[in-house]
Amino acid sequence: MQAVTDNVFRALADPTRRAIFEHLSRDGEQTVHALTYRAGVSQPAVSKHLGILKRAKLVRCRHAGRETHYSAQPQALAPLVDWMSVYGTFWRERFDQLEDLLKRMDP
Amino acid sequence: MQAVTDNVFRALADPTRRAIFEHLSRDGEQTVHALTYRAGVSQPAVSKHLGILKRAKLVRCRHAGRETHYSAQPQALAPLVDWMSVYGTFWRERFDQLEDLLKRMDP
DNA sequence: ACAACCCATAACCAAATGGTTATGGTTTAA
DNA sequence: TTAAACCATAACCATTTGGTTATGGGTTGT
Repeated sequence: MQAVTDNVFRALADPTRRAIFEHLSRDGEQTVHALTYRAGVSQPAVSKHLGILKRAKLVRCRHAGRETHYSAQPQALAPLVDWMSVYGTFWRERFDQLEDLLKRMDP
Repeated sequence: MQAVTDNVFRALADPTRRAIFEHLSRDGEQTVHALTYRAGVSQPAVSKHLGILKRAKLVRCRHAGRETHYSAQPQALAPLVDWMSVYGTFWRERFDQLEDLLKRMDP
């Protein structure tokens, strides 16, 4: 189970990968082509990044003909939350902001 | 500000570094010597890791004679919380657990 | 049918990373 | 004073990483 946390941390360590995940989170499911268009790196590079994100379960893919559609799996961030909650004195200060956020999300 | 987030993510990507941070968080301020004892790597390796953690502001050091005492700075995890809160559908499910945790911490 | 498109994989490369041993500057202890 | 302890830095090394181009297999459009 420790390996899971490690995969997530490592997957998010790279800024290009974070950007891909952010893009998928904001704009929803995307093809590799669309992701490549924005990524600023080649298509094979994007495919490799997607592979790493997939191993960390941060993304999921759906094949449709010659296209592959990727989408973000934000639940995969749970190990990070769990990890952080252990070293948690900072939570107290952040708690109010978080509560506000949730209210904004679910009014 | 983006560079700050990047530093934190990168610093925590390495398991040895996370272990050092965890140790400091749990057991409080420690000398390099004490950290080396547990780290399973050489003292220079520990010093390098501490340097990276310090750049990310995840640790702070205090010099006392020939010793250097390091301590965790959990507030430095804030950029991670902020980042995650943006991709936040998973928060709702985690929220109750988090609330429980806070109650346990502050009864 | 066939050309073009989408994607993944292979092969390769430079740079970054995480480790080591060696060394030296301070500070403490004998 | 001298030896030992603590730590940081330097120099070096192997491996990993993030990128590239080349290629090929499947799918779609003409």
